[in-house]
Amino acid sequence: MAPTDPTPRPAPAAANQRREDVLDALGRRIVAGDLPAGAVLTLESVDASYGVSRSVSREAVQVLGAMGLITSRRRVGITVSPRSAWNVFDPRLIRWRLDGDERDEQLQTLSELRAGFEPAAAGLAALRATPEQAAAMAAAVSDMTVQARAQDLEAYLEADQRFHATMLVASGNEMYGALAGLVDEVLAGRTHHDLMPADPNPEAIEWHAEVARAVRRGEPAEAEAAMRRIIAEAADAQARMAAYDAARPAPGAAPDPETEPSAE
Amino acid sequence: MAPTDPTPRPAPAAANQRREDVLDALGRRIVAGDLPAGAVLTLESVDASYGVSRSVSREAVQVLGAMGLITSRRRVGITVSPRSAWNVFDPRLIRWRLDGDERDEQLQTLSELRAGFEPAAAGLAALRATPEQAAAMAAAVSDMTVQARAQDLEAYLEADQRFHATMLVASGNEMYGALAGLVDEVLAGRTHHDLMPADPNPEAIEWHAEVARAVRRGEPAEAEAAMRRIIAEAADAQARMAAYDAARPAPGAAPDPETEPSAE
DNA sequence: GATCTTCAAAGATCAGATTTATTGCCGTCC
DNA sequence: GGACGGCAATAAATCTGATCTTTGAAGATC
Repeated sequence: MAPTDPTPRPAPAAANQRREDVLDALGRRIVAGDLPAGAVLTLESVDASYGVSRSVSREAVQVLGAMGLITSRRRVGITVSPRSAWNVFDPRLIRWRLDGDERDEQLQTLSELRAGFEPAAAGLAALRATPEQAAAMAAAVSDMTVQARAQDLEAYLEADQRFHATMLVASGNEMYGALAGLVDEVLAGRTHHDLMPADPNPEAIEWHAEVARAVRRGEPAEAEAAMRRIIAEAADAQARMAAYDAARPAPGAAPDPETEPSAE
Repeated sequence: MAPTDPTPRPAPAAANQRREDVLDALGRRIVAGDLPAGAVLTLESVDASYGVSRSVSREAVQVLGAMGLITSRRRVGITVSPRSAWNVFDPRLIRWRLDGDERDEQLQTLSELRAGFEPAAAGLAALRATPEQAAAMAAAVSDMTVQARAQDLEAYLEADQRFHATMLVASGNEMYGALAGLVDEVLAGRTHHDLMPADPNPEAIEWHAEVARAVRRGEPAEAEAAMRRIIAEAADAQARMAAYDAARPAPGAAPDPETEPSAE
């Protein structure tokens, strides 16, 4: 984000810089498969190749161990663990995978997960949301409508994310609330991957409104059903857009403005 | 330095003993609320109170930071983070909460979560399970039937856990698969907390069989519906047992055998 | 009273030494 | 020939003391 950012600010969180760097680099290498399961390193090789002291490399390795990416054994070294041992819900790990080659697979995985839990969370929200939360959801829907009309996809995305995050927190279950970041990623991925029509489906927005209404009125079954429709529509729209994109030159590398028809 | 320790074997998994001890102790204190959000410690106080060197306390703190339990800032020290910042999906954190005073709340939270995702996972499993996985699910159901008849709750629990874990892995979505441990805890908590009737509901077992059948035949809607019934029945049975238990002396502390009627 | 400067506290990092558990190897014994 | 037991090398785990860097707050300046 903001690649050409000349921020004079010393960055918001540059606390333990080196450890973070090493952690990030190692984590991404593992996630990318550059260090496959079973690969072995030594602490010495780590601090040598990153030019840091043992303290730093050690702490990075500890955190990777806590995430389940590696195990460390005496006399053997640091062994990369099989994927089945990974804490796939760790936000850092999710980010690494979204930034890497596995982006599409990870988004697919997250979408499927979302399909499972969001309707249930909507049902709970209908039972537990405070009036303020219900109002915030309604406000988010209103913003979605406005931004859809303005064809401002970014602003639409923001409102959409706000809607879902508010709903998840309103479920009163902290674990659903903790999944808000994950839904953010799914929604953002859809928008930024050309898997979203230029003007969002009005029906989809109406269903969001329906969820907000059901939450306000305390009708769990209705909230759940409407959320289920939202998910189904999203999957459907995504499939349609993917088919549409597949029939045209890949927009990934150099999006030639000439080939873009109208929506933008 | 093994003062009065005659242990012949050095324990199966005593890798980084000290770090793990400090991590565990600190984590549990935070989870228990002994160190509330906003509380501040210094590294020095940590290694002083646990009698370890800076390296050890520092690494423990790093891991806690990665879990979102604390943040560390220069000149300030180590600050306990509010619960909203915690990585509530971290297995270690879940275990701490299950072992502490919050056990019931955590189980409730996990149960709600499970209600959301398990039906969806069952649907996916119906689309993706290998014949071996489908067979394993059927075998687990068969074991459940046998153990229910034998009134062996522990063995029943094991088969039940095996059924759900297999189904989650068979969903083909690694994030669902990673939730198997969580479901294990929910099921175990139910059994070990006297929230489970001495002989399991035959209907519940039949629904498990239905899921297994639907998975084998590749019928997602049926699998999902049957799983939904399982969840609903579990919630129902649990509520009934809780009401039943509430009407009798708490079995927690000293289970007086006299007051136990028949089922055991 | 607001801004600037200085200082000290506390983590971050480094570096060297020491301890301890593992593992592969080798020799011995059955 | 294979199993058991001791040996030594190895790499992590831990300790320790020192230095660097950031930053909150007290004090000085206007």
